[in-house]
Amino acid sequence: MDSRLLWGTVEMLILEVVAQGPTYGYEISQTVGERSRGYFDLKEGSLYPALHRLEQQKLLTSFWDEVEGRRRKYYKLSVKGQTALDAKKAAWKAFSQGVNGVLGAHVLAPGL
Amino acid sequence: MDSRLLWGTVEMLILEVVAQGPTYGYEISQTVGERSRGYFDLKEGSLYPALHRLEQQKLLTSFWDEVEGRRRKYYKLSVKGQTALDAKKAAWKAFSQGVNGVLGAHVLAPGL
DNA sequence: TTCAATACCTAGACGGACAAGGCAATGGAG
DNA sequence: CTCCATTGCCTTGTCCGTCTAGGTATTGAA
Repeated sequence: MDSRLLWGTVEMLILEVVAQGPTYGYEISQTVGERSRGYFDLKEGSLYPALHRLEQQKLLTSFWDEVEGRRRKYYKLSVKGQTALDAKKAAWKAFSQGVNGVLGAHVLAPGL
Repeated sequence: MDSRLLWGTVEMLILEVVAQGPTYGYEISQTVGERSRGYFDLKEGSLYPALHRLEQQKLLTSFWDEVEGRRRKYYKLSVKGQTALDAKKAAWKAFSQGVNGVLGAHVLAPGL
């Protein structure tokens, strides 16, 4: 896939996954991969910095836990995070509609 | 709009517009704006470097013309450019499907 | 013992979109 | 005539998110 397309969407994808319940980095990347049918392969160099940004912006809160000898940093969506997620989804919708508008609705609309 | 989302799509949008017939920078930005219902506002600092990249990659060919005292650099899609456009559109489709997959089809599918 | 999988992290490189600047011609408002 | 919006092209430098590639550590199976 073209990684350039990813710009600005990684945070939305992460927030969306965390919105379904507390989870941690490694699992997030797995979930994103599965739910996109293998299309996305979130790299650690993108994933962890993004998680740190989101936490710093207080869109996510975190706590450490240990399961079967494995340290995991769990993330939970904050109220502010839910608001941000809603905004990002609205922005994504507007963006994709904008792109499809330029591409010509007749081209993609039927299959989409 | 979130300009980060634009990453990787500007070239596709330009190729698509040029694919409908020879045109020039200023008109391309107008067309993209109109066809996205005002959503996109292609900045010159993005537009012209992108046109130069596309020409350098031989996806576009260009020629100068003058109409009513105004110098215009017209661009035309090459065969290679059409192939690249098709690929970019396929990539966009896969990408947007991937995103929507993560967001959950039930969320966006009805409205889309 | 070795290696895949799990699980976290970081430094540095890369590259495209942006802001802000420049140049030049037209044509209408004042 | 003068000003300025519009048309039309271009470039420099900044910004910042993604990636590559590296590091550490545990578990459990081959």
